Amino acid sequence: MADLTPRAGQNVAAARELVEAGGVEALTMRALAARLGIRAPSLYKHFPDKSAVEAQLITLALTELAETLERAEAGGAPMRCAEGDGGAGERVEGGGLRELGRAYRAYALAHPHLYRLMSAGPLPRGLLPAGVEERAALPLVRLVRGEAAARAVWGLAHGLVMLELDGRFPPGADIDAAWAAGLSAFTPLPATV
Amino acid sequence: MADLTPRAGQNVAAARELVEAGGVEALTMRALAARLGIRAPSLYKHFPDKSAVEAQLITLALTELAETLERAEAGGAPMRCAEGDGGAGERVEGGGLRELGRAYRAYALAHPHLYRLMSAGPLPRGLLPAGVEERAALPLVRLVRGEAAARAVWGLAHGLVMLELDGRFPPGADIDAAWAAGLSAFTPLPATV
DNA sequence: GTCTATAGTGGGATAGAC
DNA sequence: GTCTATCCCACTATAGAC
Repeated sequence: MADLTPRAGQNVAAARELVEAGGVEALTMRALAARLGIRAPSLYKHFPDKSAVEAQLITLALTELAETLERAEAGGAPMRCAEGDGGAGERVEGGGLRELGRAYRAYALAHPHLYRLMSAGPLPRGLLPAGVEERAALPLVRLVRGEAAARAVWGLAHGLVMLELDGRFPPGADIDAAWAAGLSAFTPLPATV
Repeated sequence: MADLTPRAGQNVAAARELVEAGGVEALTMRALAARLGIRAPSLYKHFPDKSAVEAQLITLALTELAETLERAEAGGAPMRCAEGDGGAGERVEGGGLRELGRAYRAYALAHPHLYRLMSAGPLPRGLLPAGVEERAALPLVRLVRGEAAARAVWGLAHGLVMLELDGRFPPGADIDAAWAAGLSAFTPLPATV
C-alpha cells in the first residue's frame, strides 16, 4: 500500500517508464533494476515482490485517470449549476458525457499500456489504497442517472477503448463516429427498457 | 491456415481443452504434447510454431461465435420477414438486438478463456482463413443501422463482457440490468448526433 | 541498500537418430 | 511421426557478505 522505502517513488516512476514503453511484459525485476542502475535482488529491499510494484503502478494509473475525468467534469460542459444562470436544460448531461468520453479515451490512448495494466484482469484490491477505484468511477456515476445505465456507459467506453487499442477496427474506421453514436444513445433519455 | 497434418484437428481440440481449463498461459507446447501423449518436439511436425496453434484456436472460436450469433439471429425475434405476415414493425430491431446480446454474453461466459484469446490483442490476420472475422461481425451489422452505431454496440458488448470476466463489477451488481440499459439505449432510435 | 552467487522453474525451439 | 538429447533463453526470488 504505502511506500516501503523512501526512494520507492523513484522506483515506481522507473517502472512506469518501462510499462509505457513496452507493455506489462516489459516490466521485469531485472529490467527495472537495470533502469535504476542496480541489480535485481536489491529491489527486494524496496518491494516484497513484483506484484507490489504492479499494485503501485495500478494505483498511480487509477489516480491519474480519476484526476483526468474530474478535470473534464469541471471544465467541459456548464456544470457550475449553482452560479450564473441556471437555465442549462438538457444539454448539460449530453455535453458532460461527451466531455467525459473524450477525456477517458484520450487518457487511454495516451497511456495504452498503463490503461491495460489498470483495467486487465481482476484488481489486486487488497494491495490498493482504499477509495482509488471508487474515485475513478465517481465522475461517471455523478453524471449518469442510475446504476445500470452508468455501468452500460462504462462498458461502452471500456469496450471501444479496448477494441481501438487492440487494433480491432478496420483501417479506415471512423472511431470518433462510433463514440458519438454510442454516447448520444445515452443522452436523450435513459430509455426505460 | 489449413491443417498441416491430417491429425492436426485432434491437436487443436486438445489445445482448446488446455485453454478452456487454464487460460492462454496454460497452453504451452509441453503441456499440449503431454495431453496428446507425445513429446513436445513432435508437435513441430504438425505446426510450424506456437502461434500457428493459437491461430487455429482463434479461428475455431470466431467460427463458433459466428454460429452462435447466427442462431440467435434466426431463432430470436421474428426475422423471417420473407414469409408469414410481414408486419413486425419496430419490435424486430429491439428484440433481435436483445437476443444477439444474450447470445454474445452467453458464449463469452461459457468459454471465458477462449473469448479472451479470440478478442485480446491484435488478430493474427495473416494466419486466419479469409472471412472468419467478417462472419462473426455480420449478424450485428445486419441488425444495426449504420456503421457507427454497429461499432458502438460491439464496443458495448465487448466492454460489458470484459468487465464481467475480469470481475470488475461490485459483488452485488445487477449485470443483467446493465445489459438491458445499454442495449435499450440503441433500440428506440439511432438518436441523431 | 547494495552486492555476488545461485537456486529453481518454466518456456520455445532445433538436430539428428529411428 | 515420434523419439532423445539439448540449447538457449527468461523469469522470480533467496542467502549471505559487505
